[in-house]
Amino acid sequence: MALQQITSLLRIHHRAFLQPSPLTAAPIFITAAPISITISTLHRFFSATRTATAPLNGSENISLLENLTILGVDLKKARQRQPGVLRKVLTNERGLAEFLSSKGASREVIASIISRFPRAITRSGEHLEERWQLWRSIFQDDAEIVRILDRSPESFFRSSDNENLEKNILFLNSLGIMHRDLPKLLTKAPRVFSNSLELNRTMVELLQSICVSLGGKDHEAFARAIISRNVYILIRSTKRVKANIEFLLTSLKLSDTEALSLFQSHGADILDLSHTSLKRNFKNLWVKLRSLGCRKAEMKKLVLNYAQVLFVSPERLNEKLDCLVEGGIDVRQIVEKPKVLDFSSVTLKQRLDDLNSLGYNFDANGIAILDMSKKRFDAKMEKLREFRH
DNA sequence: AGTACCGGGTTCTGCCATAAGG
DNA sequence: CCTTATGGCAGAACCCGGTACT
Repeated sequence: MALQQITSLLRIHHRAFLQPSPLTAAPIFITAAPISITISTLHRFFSATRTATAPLNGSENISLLENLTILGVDLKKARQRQPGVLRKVLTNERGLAEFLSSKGASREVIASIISRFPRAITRSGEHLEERWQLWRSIFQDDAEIVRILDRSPESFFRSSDNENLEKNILFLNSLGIMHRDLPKLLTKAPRVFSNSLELNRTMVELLQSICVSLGGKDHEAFARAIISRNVYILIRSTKRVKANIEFLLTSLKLSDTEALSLFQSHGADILDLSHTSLKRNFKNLWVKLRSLGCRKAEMKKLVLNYAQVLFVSPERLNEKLDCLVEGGIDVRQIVEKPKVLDFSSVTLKQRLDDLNSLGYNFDANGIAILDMSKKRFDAKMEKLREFRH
């Protein structure tokens, strides 16, 4: 496999190096020259100065602090986050900075990364190169990875287990999550790749077992569908996902068929709602619908047609429903065409006012006009006005 | 031409608790 | 004991347009 070839090449080319924090303030960003040259140069330099600093017991390493300051790191933030790192004798802040710089990260980005996840400076050059290449086996270019690190340094640096990362990639591949979905997964939920293989496997097995218990035919396709629809599912706890599924099954009295189709389509998204939010939103929706004259069957229909409704907070949802009902829409029409609830109450109000001023007949024409894109809605309004004159 | 259906885009991290390791 | 690694949590919408169908 290509992955393994890359990995072994790297082992040949790069030695691990951890430097003692030096005294001098030599320029940090000497150059973006090939990293191997820079590494060996620095290695010789630091070997010569190795005995220079010996931090006192339990206190912070002064020369390390100096180095970090030169790099522009926010020491207060770093200290608050991972105080132990600042006491270490052997760290690789310069190697890390040069490494990231060679991948195209700016000085500001590097400083921000270290400030937010100080432990990054404990990783050796060899380790970094290896991990980077594993990520590169999924992305086409370095820039994409830099963007993710800038967004979430922890995702890349929290685990030092490259072997586990490699196993995760192979595992996800083996599930049939292929070339298009893997980058999506790593971009949107990078933490998935730092999870232990076991944790990911447990979630996948949970999903598969749910499929089996619902009498599904293809449990692998089921899990795949949920993951590719909801890339965040693998960073949720099985406790949460299980609780949400059980809650939906019992509170809606879903048949096996209904449940299977709900969970692997738009219902996949609501599985990672916090359990209390899901219950709260569910309860609020039920109370509200009942006040508008709906029965359980209509509630169920609404959720099956548009599970995202459970994502909306009680406040917003009630606002939208009130707005529609006040605008002359029958709640039963909403149950049939729940997509209108996608739109903000401000937009809905505006559209209802526009349409009502033209005497638009919702009973005869339905409410589909409300959930058009702005462009389409405006074109439609134009036609209606013309027709009227 | 108009409509219905469907899926896509945005960015979901940063903090805390606890287990594991030394 | 301290540090590191890992798991878990809260928070919670809105809009656009391709395409198949009629």
